[in-house]
Amino acid sequence: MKLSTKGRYGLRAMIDLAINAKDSQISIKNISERQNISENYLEQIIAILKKNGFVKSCRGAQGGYSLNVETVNISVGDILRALEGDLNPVDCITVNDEVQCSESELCVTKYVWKRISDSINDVVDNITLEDLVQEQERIDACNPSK
Amino acid sequence: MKLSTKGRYGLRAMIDLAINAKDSQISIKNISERQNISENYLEQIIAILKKNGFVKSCRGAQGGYSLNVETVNISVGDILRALEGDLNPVDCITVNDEVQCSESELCVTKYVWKRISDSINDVVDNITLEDLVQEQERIDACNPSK
DNA sequence: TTTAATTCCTACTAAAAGAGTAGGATTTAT
DNA sequence: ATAAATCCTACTCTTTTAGTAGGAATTAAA
Repeated sequence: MKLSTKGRYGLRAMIDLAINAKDSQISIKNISERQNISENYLEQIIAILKKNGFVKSCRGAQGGYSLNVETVNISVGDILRALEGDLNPVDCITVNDEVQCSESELCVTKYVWKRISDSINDVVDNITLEDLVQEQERIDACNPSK
Repeated sequence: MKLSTKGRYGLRAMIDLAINAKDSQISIKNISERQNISENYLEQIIAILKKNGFVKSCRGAQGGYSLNVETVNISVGDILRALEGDLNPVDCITVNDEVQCSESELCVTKYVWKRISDSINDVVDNITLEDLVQEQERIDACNPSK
């Protein structure tokens, strides 16, 4: 029941981009140094974010990445689901569609999984990237060392 | 961000015990046939439940397992945490104790993880085994085939 | 008192997922 | 031209997951 580093690193990368690529662009190297994440690995994570339309890139020297969305228009849920897949605790709950599990008609645990799933999604869909950026900037203001 | 089979099978085993070992005891074989879970594997899962004091056993022929707690006094959260470990989405949040992560002072994502964690635990702590048993018996009543 | 049914215990294993490494191709500002 | 960057994809090492296997100990019933 853990998030992988993809989700964790990816969210940090998005916050980093929001703060440090406000009206320019920043390189992978740049982010990876600040966030202590391997360059190569971060590259793969940002590729996913780009594929989802959350960041844009410029190639070549002095190139880099910046956000492709407004921070108020993207939620933590959008970011985590892009990186982790759905946030359901088990695969047998699909809300509108068919359910995979053959026992589903008779299986009562699915109600538990559904409620967990709903509560997780409710939390992450109600935190925007902007919320985190503001909180981060508040923290940074008190720690001028970094 | 998935539960393992331990948590899923274990919860089903607890429901099965609550329903089928009301005033007797039932064997692993019995449960495993009903629930379609490998006998050997289920044995290991039930060993964990026993170690946590949720089930008791009688050895020897005609032996078996039964619940060691009242269904109203045990929550889904108790069961899942015993089988899966804590239900936090990342390891860097410990509520009262020290936090592992060295960046925690400066890291804003921990607020997200804390909120997810709280919401998951809130859900599972507010569903008792009794709730699931009642729901299951309601379903079974409409499906006399099984 | 033997036998069969059962829990108990622990070691092993195959497959998948997680977390990167590695390195070359392409693009572009200087 | 060159250096700095993204882009792309294959490989690898480690850990976790989901079991399998099999023998020892216990006990009700024949």
